[in-house]
Amino acid sequence: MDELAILEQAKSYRTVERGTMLAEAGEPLDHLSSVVSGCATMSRSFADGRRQMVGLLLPSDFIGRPGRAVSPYNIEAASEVTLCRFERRTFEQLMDRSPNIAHRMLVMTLDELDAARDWAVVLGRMSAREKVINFIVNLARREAAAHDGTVAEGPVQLHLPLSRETIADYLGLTIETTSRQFSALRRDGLIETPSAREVRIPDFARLALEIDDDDGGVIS
Amino acid sequence: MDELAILEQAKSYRTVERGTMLAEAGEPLDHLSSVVSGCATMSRSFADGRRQMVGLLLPSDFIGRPGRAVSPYNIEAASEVTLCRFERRTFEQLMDRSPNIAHRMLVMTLDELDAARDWAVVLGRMSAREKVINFIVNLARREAAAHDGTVAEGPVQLHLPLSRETIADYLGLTIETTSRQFSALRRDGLIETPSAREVRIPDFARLALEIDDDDGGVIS
DNA sequence: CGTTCACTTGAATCCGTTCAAATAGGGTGG
DNA sequence: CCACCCTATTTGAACGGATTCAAGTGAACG
Repeated sequence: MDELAILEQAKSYRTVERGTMLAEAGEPLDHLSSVVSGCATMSRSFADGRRQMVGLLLPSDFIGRPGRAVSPYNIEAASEVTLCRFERRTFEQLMDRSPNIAHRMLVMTLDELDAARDWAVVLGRMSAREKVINFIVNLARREAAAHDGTVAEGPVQLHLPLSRETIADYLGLTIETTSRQFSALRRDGLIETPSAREVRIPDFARLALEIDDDDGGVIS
Repeated sequence: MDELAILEQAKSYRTVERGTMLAEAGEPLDHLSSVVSGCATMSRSFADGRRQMVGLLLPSDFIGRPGRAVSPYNIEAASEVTLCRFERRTFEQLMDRSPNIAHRMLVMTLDELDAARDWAVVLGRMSAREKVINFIVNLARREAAAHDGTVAEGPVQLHLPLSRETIADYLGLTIETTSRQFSALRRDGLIETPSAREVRIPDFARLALEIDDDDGGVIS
């Protein structure tokens, strides 16, 4: 039997409500899954309360790693989340038998590695304003990619899956600074906020230009 | 013929002097290699001059990714570096034929992914002092791991493979702040600096405690 | 209509940066 | 071997962006 067909058969779906811990740092995680809908966060906390997200998990993203029982990060549902799950052992056995699946896992992991390193650049060298713009722009791009192709150059509207506090922990900022940056972007006419969780971007290209242009843009 | 034996045969060594660019961001990289000795840095630069390292490459670390011709980062020899190289195409063909090698690559990539995410936590949430301590402690641990096992709890001496400026770009700080933190640690008796490139740690456990203890330590 | 919780805004403070100058160390040529 | 130079590092002082602490606003819900 074809391995992909077996995978198809072994999968199960699970929907959890917002706030559910899908993994605790240091604790075993016996399912591998991919996000079908919703948004989850991956983070690490310090004993003194500081917290840093290391990734956002959006539809098509993978949770858990084959060959590793323990999750080094907390994974929490930031909204209602539906997962497509595989028992870890089953998945690992299939992977051992199918070079195809193993290869797909490597490609996926390499992509995550690039994303994690790009994230380090954002955290290490961007100003608060740039971080917030980068967050909004990437979310819009990610959402567009999920549907068809590129982001419209005109007005774009998007729903924020995270609270201000969670955005702050994602961007390595405080909640107040994050909020002030949203306000500043609003004053500058770069965004509108119909509600705290909705962002309308009148001119996407202009917003993206703030981080992609020659004065501060990332090379290559 | 056994794949590892073929790999053994396909490898070649190359030594480059300090400052050599091993890869340019956005440019093709037609060799995969592992660091035999020396130290290289992986970084991305902004058009305005800001730079952020996303990783240090020390002996046993791998450079380049199978299946990806282009390096997203600049890779530069921070000291004289000796590499053990494989032509990318050759390596990829071997990987396709050997689940063993493919599996090793996946494990390695997962380790790098953890390291990159941990790095994001350091950049996003640690103070300048914590970043510098973290740098020194990890370097000592890494060096100890290369030899036998754990770091001696007593005095430890180590050579810094990076200049202050490079350390600053690694830690997401300025050179001045980095230097001031070294001075502060010296004043506090946590380190001694026989020369700018040498650090002596009189009491390793005490230094490590500054970032691992209950007031600010990372949980799990 | 009042309560609650998330978000926003204000003011003061602090940490890290910036700009500037001093010091130290390493290598070179005399 | 010494004087000099060049560069890396350190230190000082002023500044600024992000944080902290505190109060205010607003929307959702009972």
